[in-house]
Amino acid sequence: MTEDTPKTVRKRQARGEKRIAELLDAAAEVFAEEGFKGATTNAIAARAGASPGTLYQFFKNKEAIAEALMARYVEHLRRAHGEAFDLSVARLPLDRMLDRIVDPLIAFDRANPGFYALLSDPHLSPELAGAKKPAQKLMFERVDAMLEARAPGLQPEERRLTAEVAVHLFRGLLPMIMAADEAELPRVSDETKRALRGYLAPRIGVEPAVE
Amino acid sequence: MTEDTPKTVRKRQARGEKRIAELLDAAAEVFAEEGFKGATTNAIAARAGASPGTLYQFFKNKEAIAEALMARYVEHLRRAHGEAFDLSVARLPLDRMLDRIVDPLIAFDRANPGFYALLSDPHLSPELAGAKKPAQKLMFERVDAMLEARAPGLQPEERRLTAEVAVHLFRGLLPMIMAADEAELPRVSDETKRALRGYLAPRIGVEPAVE
DNA sequence: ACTGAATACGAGTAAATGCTCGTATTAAAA
DNA sequence: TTTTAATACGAGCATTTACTCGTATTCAGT
Repeated sequence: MTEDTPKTVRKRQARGEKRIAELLDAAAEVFAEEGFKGATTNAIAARAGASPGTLYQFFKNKEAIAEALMARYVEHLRRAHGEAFDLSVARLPLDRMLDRIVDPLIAFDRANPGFYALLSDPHLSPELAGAKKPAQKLMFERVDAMLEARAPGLQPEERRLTAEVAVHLFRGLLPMIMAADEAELPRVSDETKRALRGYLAPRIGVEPAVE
Repeated sequence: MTEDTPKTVRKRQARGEKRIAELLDAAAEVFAEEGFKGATTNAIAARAGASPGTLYQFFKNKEAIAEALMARYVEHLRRAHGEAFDLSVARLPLDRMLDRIVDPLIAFDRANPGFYALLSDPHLSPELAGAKKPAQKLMFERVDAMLEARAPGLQPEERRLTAEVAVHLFRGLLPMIMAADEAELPRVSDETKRALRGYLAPRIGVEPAVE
């Protein structure tokens, strides 16, 4: 209600939104280095080249920072991998399908260590846990849809479990993926696909279902 | 030097060691609930029914508590799964081998949530990271030795990587394993073995090597 | 040039936390 | 019984942290 769209007060936010982006960038780094609990609002502000007061002008509290950061990540994820999870890849042989899905995921996670830090932190407040749910849900639903397109005969319940396990398997290897340097990455990436293939092949087959 | 072995000063430690055990039990619970950063020394002392001063009589600081706790866990692990990793199981068919190894590991992790909390916490100080290394090393070496007994032909380098990935795969499923209630556990346990089998079978075969 | 709202600051506050210290209690040794 | 070292206490100190507030600066619209 009273949702005005004033002609004025538009360029105003330009500065502010840039500051917000800077603060989120800083928060991503600090969260990645220190974890959520270990991160300090003052440290985040300092890294963004801002003062604590500025930070609290845009974010109600520390949790709000993490929530906004997660929201931004989800947005990125949705865009960056809308095509990675295009259902057309479900018709590729399993090996190629995994190439098409896993490579972008690895690239995204390595490019966004803050995302990994927040997502893998098991000790978040209920609100924060709620904030990271959309990201998990997004991933899970994409995998589930992929499995359905790939193996229509699979029971929904079994498919659900398979998708969840597959996501966890990938996440289990994330520490290795994140720690690997550029030279080791191909091997780690390869092992990731091997593991997923080994788990998935008995359930969805190596070749796509005929239609 | 002057390392005396006094006849006296022996029963003295009885009280103390009991207190230490109580404090470590309390620390395990608090770490499991709050993580390392979130845990409070006062909370640990309170849960142990002791005062902060008492805690600091036995532990130099918060890190020392976590280190001692990890050391105790490693000790437990070593004992509890010395037999789980007995190399004779390397001669079993892969399915049975995984049963023999995975079930005790799941039981241990579920019985010791504090262990999982510390081990999976990615944001520990260097000292703490060093303290959890022995646990990781223990697990890794056991898996590596098992692989060697099982598939002597495997290249050491490939074996090393396989062991590391297998450990990470298991750890990736730990969140599901820990979250599952008693009724869901069999399915989760089953999926864990499926995943490991799928990954390992191409490398070490379904049947043990003949000698 | 002027205005006023959005933006930015950073010292300051209250609360929490890791840790210390002086003292009291226990119990084994003499 | 006396001694004495180990054990236990808990108030309190020093530091850190999340967050506030009064003020200063920027800048679009006039």
